[in-house]
Amino acid sequence: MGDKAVVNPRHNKAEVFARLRDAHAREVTEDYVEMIGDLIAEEGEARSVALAERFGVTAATVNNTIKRLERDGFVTSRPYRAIFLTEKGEALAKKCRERHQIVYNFLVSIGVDPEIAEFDAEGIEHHVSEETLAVFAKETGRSY
Amino acid sequence: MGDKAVVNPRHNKAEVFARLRDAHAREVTEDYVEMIGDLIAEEGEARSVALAERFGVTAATVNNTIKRLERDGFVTSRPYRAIFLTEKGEALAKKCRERHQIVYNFLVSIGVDPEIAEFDAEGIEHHVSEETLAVFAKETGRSY
DNA sequence: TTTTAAAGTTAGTCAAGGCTAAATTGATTT
DNA sequence: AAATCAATTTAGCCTTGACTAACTTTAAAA
Repeated sequence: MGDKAVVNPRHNKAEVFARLRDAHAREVTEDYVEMIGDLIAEEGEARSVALAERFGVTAATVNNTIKRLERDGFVTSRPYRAIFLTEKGEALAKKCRERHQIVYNFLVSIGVDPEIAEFDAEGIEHHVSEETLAVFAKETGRSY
Repeated sequence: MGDKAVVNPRHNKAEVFARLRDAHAREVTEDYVEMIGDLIAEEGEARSVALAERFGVTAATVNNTIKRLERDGFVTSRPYRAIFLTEKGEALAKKCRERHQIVYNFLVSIGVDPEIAEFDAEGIEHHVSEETLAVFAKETGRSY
């Protein structure tokens, strides 16, 4: 008994990497719904030309991605018309926006330059667990 | 004059996303060289069966990736033999290991559970700028 | 109202990174 | 030495996410 093999933490990380691959698959989706939400808030509607410009990709790429988002139930769209978030998409966008903000605020609070924080937050936000996010939120604004 | 348009920081983020896409392209490479380094240190050599097991992918996938790493000058390998890091690969592995450690130590130091920190570090390490990494290193171990 | 420019779509290509199934090689046993 | 088994490789397929080029639609200007 008790010999459940005390595994070196650097071993059997397969799960970690599997979850990392899952996170990857969600990143583009999250970035898109977040951006679509921003566009609707700022400009009243989300057009693919604006998405293409903000992401720095071609209109064709946006088109592909929107089709996938539609297939997965995050947005609705009709040919040659603007793109809308479904409830599901809206909920995800909200969650992403909050997460982004927490990460950004935390980075700034520990002394990272705001511009760099903005940049790093974009990469980090998709890889932060709820637990770590909670710690970030708690630590933000502390006097160090 | 002066009307260089004060751009809302949420606009023209194309660069941010372009760099994000670049980071992506490097992630698998970084994870592989790091793991190959670990395997050589722990077991004397890196075999693809061990890589497959630790990443939780098939041997065929490892094979593909190793070919790409070889093409890009990070590893050398001969059919049916172990995999070795080139100097370039070794240098990258060292850098990744250090970065990983800094992120991990920082997360633990602010109160994240070690197991969760290990997990999150794996995702975060590829998205942390040098600047933020420096702040992490500086902040680690502070008394809060 | 017709023309034209901008926006959106479609078709075809490519690389990365997954997979399965089948073939091959190397190493161990018998 | 032959058989067997584990490791590796190969071939073929899939999805994502990028591209270009060509085409269509919508909206605005003439």
